[in-house]
Amino acid sequence: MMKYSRQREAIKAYLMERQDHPTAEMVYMSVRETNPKISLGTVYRNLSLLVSLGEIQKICCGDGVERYDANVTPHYHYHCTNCGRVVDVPMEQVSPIQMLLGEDFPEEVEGYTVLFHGTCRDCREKEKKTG
Amino acid sequence: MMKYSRQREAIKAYLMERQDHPTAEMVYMSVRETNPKISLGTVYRNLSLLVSLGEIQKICCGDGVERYDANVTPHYHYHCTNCGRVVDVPMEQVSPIQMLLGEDFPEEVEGYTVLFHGTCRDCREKEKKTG
DNA sequence: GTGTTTGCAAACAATTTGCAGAATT
DNA sequence: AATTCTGCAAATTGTTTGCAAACAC
Repeated sequence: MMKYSRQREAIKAYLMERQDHPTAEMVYMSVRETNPKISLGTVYRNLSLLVSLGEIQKICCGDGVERYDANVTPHYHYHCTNCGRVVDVPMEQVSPIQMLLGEDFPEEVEGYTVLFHGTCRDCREKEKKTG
Repeated sequence: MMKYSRQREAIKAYLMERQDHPTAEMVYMSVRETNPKISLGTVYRNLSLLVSLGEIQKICCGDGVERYDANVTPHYHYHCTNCGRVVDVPMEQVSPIQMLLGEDFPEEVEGYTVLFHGTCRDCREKEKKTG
């Protein structure tokens, strides 16, 4: 049986108030402000617990760091390959993506992740200035 | 200017003959059979070089290991969250996925990755037998 | 000959784990 | 009291890097 934990609540609360998609390190840094004794190990342990409970979602963009998202309703992400930022992509409430699956595909799909990528506006602006 | 390398050719050839999506370790193990002195560092160096040349693609499924795919034409993947296998998902040649982007989304999309997940048939069969 | 690539080993970064003590039920 | 959770530190894993020698041009 799962017991209450102040640390886990703080982690969950922090993720729920964020619009961006913090890494474990960012969660650690922030939660530590109100909870100075928390350890990085505890952050990781609780993040994976919350993921397996389905309360949060783990986002992987292939840059070597996992990000976490308290929004588990179906939505996509846009990853700037220049600055690393990950933002939400607005989409219709019910996605037509299942239609993309060929009818001959035999596996049971429990979910999916979609990650758009490119260089974001801010980065383009900066590059224009720098030359 | 880029120079020829026997090791790089072997890595590329191996990836091109595979239908699955090998990890760096798997590439290393296999290329070593014909090329016993190759080092894992060289494998990694060439894999990222090939990725940045756009000759192969890196697939990240959030299980801590990167996979590589010589098929760079747009297609999706199915990841069995039980056995870790990654297989191709057949799809129409030209994908309607760009339509999913809200028209108000301001960023320039250079590409995207889609990863379906679930527990594959084989794993379900095995679980049924085990109880 | 010059510049790129390699093998090797050490370094690194992100995440996981073992354990004794603290907190929750 | 029993069990889960924590902090700490060490361990592990996947990947990157520095360097001298080997190779391609």
